[in-house]
Amino acid sequence: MTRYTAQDVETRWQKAWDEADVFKAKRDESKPKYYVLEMFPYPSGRIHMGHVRNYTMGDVVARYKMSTGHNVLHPMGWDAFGMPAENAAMALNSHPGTWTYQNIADMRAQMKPLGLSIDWSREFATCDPEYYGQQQAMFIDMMAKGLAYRKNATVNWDPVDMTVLANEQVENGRGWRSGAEVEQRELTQWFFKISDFSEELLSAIDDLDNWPAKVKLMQRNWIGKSEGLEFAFSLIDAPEGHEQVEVYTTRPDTLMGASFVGISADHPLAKTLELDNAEIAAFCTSCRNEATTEEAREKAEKRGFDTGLRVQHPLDPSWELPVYIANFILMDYGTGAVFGCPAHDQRDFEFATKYELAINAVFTPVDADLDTSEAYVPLKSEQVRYVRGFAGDAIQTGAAGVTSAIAYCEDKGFGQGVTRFRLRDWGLSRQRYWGCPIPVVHCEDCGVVPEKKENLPVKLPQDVTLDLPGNPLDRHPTWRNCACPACGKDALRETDTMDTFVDSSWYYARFTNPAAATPTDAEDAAYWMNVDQYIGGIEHAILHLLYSRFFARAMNLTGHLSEGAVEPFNALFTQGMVTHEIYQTRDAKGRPVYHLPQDVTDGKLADGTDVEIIPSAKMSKSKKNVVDPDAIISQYGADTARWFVLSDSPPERDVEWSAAGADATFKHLNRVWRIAGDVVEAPESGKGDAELIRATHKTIHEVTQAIDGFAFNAAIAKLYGFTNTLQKSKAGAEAKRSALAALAQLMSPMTPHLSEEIWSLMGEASLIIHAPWPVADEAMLVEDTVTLPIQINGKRRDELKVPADMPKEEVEKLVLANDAVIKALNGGVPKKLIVVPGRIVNVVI
RNA sequence: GCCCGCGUGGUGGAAUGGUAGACACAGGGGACUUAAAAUCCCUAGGCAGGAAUGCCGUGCCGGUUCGAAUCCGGCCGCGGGUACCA
Repeated sequence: MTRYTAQDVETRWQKAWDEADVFKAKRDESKPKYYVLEMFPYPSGRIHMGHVRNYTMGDVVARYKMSTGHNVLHPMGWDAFGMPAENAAMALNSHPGTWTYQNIADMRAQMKPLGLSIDWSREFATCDPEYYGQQQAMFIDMMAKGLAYRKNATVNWDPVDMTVLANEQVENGRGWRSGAEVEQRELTQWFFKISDFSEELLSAIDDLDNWPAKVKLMQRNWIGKSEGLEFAFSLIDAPEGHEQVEVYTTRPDTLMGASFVGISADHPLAKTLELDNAEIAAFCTSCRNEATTEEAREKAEKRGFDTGLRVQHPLDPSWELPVYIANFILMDYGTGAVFGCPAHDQRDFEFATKYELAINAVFTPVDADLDTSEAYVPLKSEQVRYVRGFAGDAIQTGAAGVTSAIAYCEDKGFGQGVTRFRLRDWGLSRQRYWGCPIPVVHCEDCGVVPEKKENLPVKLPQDVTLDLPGNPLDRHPTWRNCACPACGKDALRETDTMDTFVDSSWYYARFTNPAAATPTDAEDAAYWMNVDQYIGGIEHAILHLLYSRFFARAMNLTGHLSEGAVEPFNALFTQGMVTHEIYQTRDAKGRPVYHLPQDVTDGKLADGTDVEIIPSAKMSKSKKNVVDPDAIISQYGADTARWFVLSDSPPERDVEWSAAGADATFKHLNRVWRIAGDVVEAPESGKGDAELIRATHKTIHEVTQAIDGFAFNAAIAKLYGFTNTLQKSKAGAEAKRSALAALAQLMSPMTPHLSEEIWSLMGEASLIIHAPWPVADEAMLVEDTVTLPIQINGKRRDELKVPADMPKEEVEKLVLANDAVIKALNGGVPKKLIVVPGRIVNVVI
């Protein structure tokens, strides 16, 4: 028996798979197809343990499905556009493409030794002109269908770097590089009309049976369907054109509790008022320059400015309410104006307290007094007592109150019930170089004109420098100048590029034929779509997945995907993140500098500098809290790394990275290898064949179930148990050989190389990857006797071994004859005797 | 702030209404060895006890149930998302 040398074994089998071309996916109508996809990586430079975990999970599924007779597609590519490449290019004084393609080469080289069952012939990067050119073709088709349009939106503007900043590049209202105070600037930008699909994207969630409930819930909440009332307040002494202020409310039942009207700083009325009121102008400017992220806005102090204007209350024209401009009201949502009801909204309560506005309760708890120290905000499904209601019963649920109020207002003719969604249109314009150019041209005569499809791709120019502020496309000497596709006159190219979420919204469809001359090939897409199992991080639960669902619909409308593929992912699994502590020091200017875990020992750098330890977060290159798998792979081999990342934690849970135990995994695989050698040389006959055969079938059953249910850690625990059983078994050669064959096969999705090696050691000529998955004999799974725990008042006191099919009455007799029970009863009768057949007995005294 | 999760021995975790701690790591003890490595065996939630055994125990507080880690309500802590990180 030779020693187990992982590197030798793994190289050999990877070569054998390559030579047999086993992972190349071809259309084959004779087998059911199965498309496994893991979310493709951003090529940050090095793979980390989070990648290994993610791709190993996908590989287990892919290999398992191959063994169960499926024709599997398991591709890989690179989400290759994005900001980090521009940052790296600036830092290294090179080109984002150079950095990106080098990273791809490095990461591919790190992934290949893992022995993943990937069809590398389909690999592409989203920054390949062949890919983004097809994306541009779809953009043009979407424009034609009215799915892409332009409108104004604000961006974070760094006045020193003269550039647009991403939200993560804004720290405490300042640019991360320049430290300058960030301004909000309004630009004309491209949008996708995802809001046309709000209802459809919401209702279709109901049919996503194999998606995690939490993801579906998050998407439902994000889309945020609400029923409410839209109506207008009449403005007293209104500036011309502003006689009415339209508001939207989801709580029209609280109308009698209104104490002010709030409008956004971007509301037309505010914009008119600021023209001749410097104070209002200053206030609006300060609101507009507040951070735009939802989080920052919600946490920011609520501020308002009394315009001095008043509106009439619609239910009582003599009642006047003040109009405030407020920093917490968004122009993008609803009408950009609301009425405040401080008694039943915490934010309005704080606002009213601050500006000394009335707080009038509309309803109280049904049988308790109202606590007036805070807003009373019961669930809409809860019954309340209306003390200032105007429609419906005095005691009704909030929901009923809303319905009655809408009906009343519609009847009186001053408002109408409307359905609204929180979901906003998808702004896809980016004022950056390293992204897919938006393929349109601006012509003085023709306006905004799409590029001709035969001129695609509109390629990014290579001769750019990123050392100057702003978008290099804007200042490129020749790239911007072009001929108008419509009239041929001199015109200018659009310099905005697309959000990288666009790139990742359709890559799954491109994998079905990455060489097609159109975005998709109809036959290939029809054969391979949908993705049968999609696997990726929970951090993509909303944006990426929602955008992909939208995009598949848009592709259907533009003829690039069939009706059946509008929900592209049949099943979704969200794996947890691999987290690690973050090690930070600060540079001379006080800005954070991050350090790799491998460079930190006992809280110090090699030169003795103390590092600040920030609690664990998901591994990310930008925080440098990443652990490179190379050390484990070179020390123990890919099978150890694969088994190890799957073994100890449930796949959906986050794991704090620790290498403790990798050594033990390697020992275990060595043990399996030794057992394999012993089994092959085992004597012909022995003792306990029946037990081993039974254990083999039980393990086949349990491991198969665990893999089907994504419980890879549980599958591995069962395999440990079975390995122990096999090692201790004194059974004869035949039983042992079939046990070993099952072990090798059941392990093969996790440790494919070792399994192939054992398979060949056993004299099998074909590859284990081609062997059909073992099937358990149902008859072997039935247990003859069961052990029933006996509980007395819910506490376990004894146990009872009985035939599995013993009738309840017989069990009851045995229980009453049990010593512990007799002792506890002390001559009395039990109050209750609960027998759950096959599970448990509980005697209540 | 809001939305969604998670919390079990020294550690990773198992059990999703029915014997809490499977399987593994680290630890302790032993066998083999001149010795070490490797391997194998035993042990192992806490407290009390020589043991049998008893009591306590799944972040905290309360509830539902014959029975709760699991279901419900409230709190605490941690993580993800929050529309320009990907």
